[in-house]
Amino acid sequence: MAETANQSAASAALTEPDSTDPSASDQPFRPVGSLMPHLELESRIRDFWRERDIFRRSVEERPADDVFSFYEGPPTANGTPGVHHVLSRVFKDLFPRYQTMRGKRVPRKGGWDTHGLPVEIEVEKTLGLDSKPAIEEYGIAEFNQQCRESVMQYVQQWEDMTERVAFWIDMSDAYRTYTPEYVESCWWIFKTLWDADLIYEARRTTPHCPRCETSLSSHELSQGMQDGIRDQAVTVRFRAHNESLPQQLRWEGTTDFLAWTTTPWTLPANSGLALAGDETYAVVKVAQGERVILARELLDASLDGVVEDPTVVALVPGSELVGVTYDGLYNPEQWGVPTYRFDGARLVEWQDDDGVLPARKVSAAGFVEMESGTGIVHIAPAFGEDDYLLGRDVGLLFRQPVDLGGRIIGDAQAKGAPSFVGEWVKDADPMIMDDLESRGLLLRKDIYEHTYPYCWRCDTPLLYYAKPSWYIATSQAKDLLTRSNAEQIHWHPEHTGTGRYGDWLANNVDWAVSRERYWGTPLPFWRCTECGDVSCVGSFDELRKRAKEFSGVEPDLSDPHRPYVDEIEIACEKCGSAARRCPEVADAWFDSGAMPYAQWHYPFENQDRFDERFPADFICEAVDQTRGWFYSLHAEAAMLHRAEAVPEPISFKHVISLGHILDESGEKMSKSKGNVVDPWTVLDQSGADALRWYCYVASPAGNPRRFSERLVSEAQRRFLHTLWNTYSFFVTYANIDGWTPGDNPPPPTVELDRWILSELHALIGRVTEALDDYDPTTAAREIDGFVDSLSNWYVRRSRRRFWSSARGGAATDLEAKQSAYQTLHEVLTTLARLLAPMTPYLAEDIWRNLAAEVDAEAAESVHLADWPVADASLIDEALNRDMELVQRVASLGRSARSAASIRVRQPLAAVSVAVRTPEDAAAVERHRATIAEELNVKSVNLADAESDTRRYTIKPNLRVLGPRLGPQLPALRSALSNLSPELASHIAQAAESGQSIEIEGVSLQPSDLLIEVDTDAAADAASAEDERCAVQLSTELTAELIAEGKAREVINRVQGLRRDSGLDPDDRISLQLSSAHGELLGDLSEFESMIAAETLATSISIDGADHGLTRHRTEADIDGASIVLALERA
RNA sequence: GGGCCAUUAGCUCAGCAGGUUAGAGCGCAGUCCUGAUAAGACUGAGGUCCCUGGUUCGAGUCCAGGAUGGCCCA
Repeated sequence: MAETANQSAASAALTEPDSTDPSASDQPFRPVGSLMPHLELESRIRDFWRERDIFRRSVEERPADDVFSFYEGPPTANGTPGVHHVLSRVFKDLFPRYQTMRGKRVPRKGGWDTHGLPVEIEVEKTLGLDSKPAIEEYGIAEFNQQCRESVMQYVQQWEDMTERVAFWIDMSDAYRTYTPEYVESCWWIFKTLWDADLIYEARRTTPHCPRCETSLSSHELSQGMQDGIRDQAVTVRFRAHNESLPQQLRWEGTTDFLAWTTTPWTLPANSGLALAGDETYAVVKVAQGERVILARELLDASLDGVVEDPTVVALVPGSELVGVTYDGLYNPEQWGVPTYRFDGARLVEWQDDDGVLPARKVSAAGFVEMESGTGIVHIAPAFGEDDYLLGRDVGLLFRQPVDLGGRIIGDAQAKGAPSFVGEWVKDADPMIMDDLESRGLLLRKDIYEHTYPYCWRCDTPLLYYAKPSWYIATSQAKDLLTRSNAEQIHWHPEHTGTGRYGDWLANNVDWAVSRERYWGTPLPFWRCTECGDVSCVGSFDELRKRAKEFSGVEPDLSDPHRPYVDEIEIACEKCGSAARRCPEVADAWFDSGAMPYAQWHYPFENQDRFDERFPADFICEAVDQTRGWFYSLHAEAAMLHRAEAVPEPISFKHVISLGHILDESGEKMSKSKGNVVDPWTVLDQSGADALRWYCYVASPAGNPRRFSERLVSEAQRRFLHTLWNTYSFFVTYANIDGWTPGDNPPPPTVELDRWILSELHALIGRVTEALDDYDPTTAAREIDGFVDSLSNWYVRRSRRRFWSSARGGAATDLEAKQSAYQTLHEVLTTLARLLAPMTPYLAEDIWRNLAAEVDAEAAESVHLADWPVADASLIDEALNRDMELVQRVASLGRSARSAASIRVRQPLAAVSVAVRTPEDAAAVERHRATIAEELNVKSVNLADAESDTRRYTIKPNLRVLGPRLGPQLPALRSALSNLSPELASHIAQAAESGQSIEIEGVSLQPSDLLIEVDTDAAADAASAEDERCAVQLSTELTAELIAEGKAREVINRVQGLRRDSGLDPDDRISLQLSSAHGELLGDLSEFESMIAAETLATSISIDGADHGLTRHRTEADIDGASIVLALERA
């Protein structure tokens, strides 16, 4: 370990030429240059973590019985990682690190998502395959083998990125969803749900390509949408049953419903009509003895040009037509097309002995629109999502007279069989139209232009087609899903859980879990070839047992994928015949939701691990996983819980749902737009810590965020660099002094030290609270503000104490100097721990250098250290407030100086500060020296309460008076704003002494008023004020002040010369100031000792002569007088 | 078409139990300061707090409607 440290020091020195004397071996700390060398630092720290096995130890050194459980949402490694992946990994990493430091054991098992259509599509492209038949011809075995290889193609890049951004996760033990163990656990889930009667087969409407004979995903669908497609649209007549019409519409003639469709081939499948219940429908006489019904709104558009002189006979709300029955245009059961009825979501074939087929009927449906058509929609449940769901909900018949190849099915020879039986649907369209026209059932034909989907591969028009599909009955557990979400899952941001996700759960529909594909978890359902009974297999053992007598070979389940598993036949439980596997595979989302169990091969192995880590305490992914992984995880847990197989209906307790990354102009990043930011560029440019810090600090996790290299480097400059320089400052001076942290040092006596520690402990409290609330943005912003105060107030105000040794300071300064070192060291090592979960590299470097390598007691790594605890006894709120006042006074004083155009190096005689409270007055008194130094003034006074220069503004305290006075308030406000100065002063003084005042008939207590104080600028004074205090700066200059101003100018020039000459801060010099201007020389002589002290001059000459110091010299102009400065190292 | 979120300075974002003069950082202009700082300080320019109504003594903040953008789902 000592070797490691030395090597680090040496390598740091090599890349840090400006480090202070790195060769000195007696320096307590490794030298730190003023620039943060992020690339060198990261690789050095990574080496350290690897060599010392810090990640593993950070897990194992925490108690095994106090686990914080994290689940990794598995990425797919068949693409390269982008900056959005970096974002989620960075947030995933933070909380495990934090909880580790809080004392929890946080095992982090990695994982890879490996199945699914995107993988198949990649391979199809590579192999030049373009359809399912092509894949089957190529061979499923080889195809799946290609998928298996393709899916891990970019693993190395993912692992590199993961390590680079310091996402600590165990990749060596990562689960992969394609392994036999993982698949078997999935089978266990299916079996468990199956036994609880929560899985069923039903139809699902999907876009189907009749040439490829496959469904298309929504993603494929959108690739093949074509605009401007011209199709035949027909308006057809469905004859209503007169006796089923409302009483007032019954008559002796015919009444037809008009419906409109662009797909005539679906008309034989008609089993209902839908209309809008809240629209008005017109009954129109179109000819002698003929009436038609259609939406009033669409009457003209539908009848113009085909009906002369239509007469509206009656108007009727759509709702009154619900339940009317009518005749179909075709009766496909006559030519051998099977008829089904809905039994809930299932379809049951209509048997002859079920009796007479019920008549088709009219229903109301929400999807009926008044945009086009007749306001009455023809319903064919086999060929449309809306149609299917309506059919299911109101109990229509189901007929599917078209096969998967797109041909009209049936026995063409059967009595009543139409001529288009056996035709391809698009060819059948004109035949159907002709047939209807000849039967007088076609009202009109039009050409209709619309957008229609085509197969992206073969350009065949797609059919919406209801296909058999396997479902998980999640809607039966809707209450459980909703309730457990509301009560047990904590969403960050909260609105995603209550809004987007909660609303969606409330409308939960059953999960269609099967896919007619190849590379996926095979569904463990076997259907009997004889009796059709289906049984579910829950383990490989069960399969082996049941397969033996039917499979020709011993089942080999070392690869449980297709096509091998398809070859295994098992014995039917009902009839004993051979059952074959249903060919579908599982939706890849099912795999991802199975990870709490399947990553452990639960329940076949690892029961204890599962128990200890279920449910997860924390998960984190981007918001698009709301209906993806977040849902699949929750749904499977809830369903398993319902089946009494797991203890909780949830599988995670806290979830951060991250907003998407947008580019700098707010557009989504996508390859096609070419606006993708490469993470490696950012990492090389600004470093992992800068990228991480930006992610946390820029905007809350749930917000979409604009991202650019520029914004990251700004975060680096502003925060990391400021902290780094504070760290560098500390190390530089501690090394000069040889200061080392002592054991049990006394508490600091210097007020500035007490203040920064007070702020530090308040900070610890706020950061802890924010992280406990899964709010890294607040935590980061708190730290950011603290570091700013640390650098720009604490360190700046403390500089002289750190310098004192370099200047051979008096013994009395030693205690103050020790206190400063002690305090800054404490602050930096505490900050390192607070930052460890966020910027792990920088935090580690600070910790190693300032703690681990100098203190045998300190944890070897900051990631093995404990989270700091806020010590309430160190938090002094009054002191924090006082210091804030001092900072205000300094700021206002500088503002006044600026207004008066007097530079800060020119000393002034006095500043007068006006405050309102005794506490603030005391604070000013106590910090006189600080204020004097900040403002470069000789004295600091409190404005005299009796003096004329105090002016008061009295305002009502609206928060108090608003509720009490209400409408009376405006009058009071105007009265107070118009007070005479004398009266205001009188009221202010009365209020300060606690008396109540009566104004406008209202009795006011001091607490009802806000009193602001101001000072009138006297002659020779400049002033500035805010709501808490006012300062007035005397601008009168005496000869003495002017002389000192000149001396300070000279000091400033000498310091510049020292720097330019390459002297070290603690080098002593001989100094020579020579000028022809006697007055200047006289002024400077008065301040000779001050000049010598400030510039570390051990000898000084101030006169007209040149003493031959030639090493370093320059000429300067001081208030119009030229002077030569010369110095050399003493 | 439905749901969720956002809209505040040129850019990135705060502000929200409703309260008096709306802030920060970056960028820009000027001045100053500086032996840790590639930093910092002070000042300035830059705002219809998306729009329209409403509630209220008082609205960037609450309510209703709308617009635009993002995401999810039809």
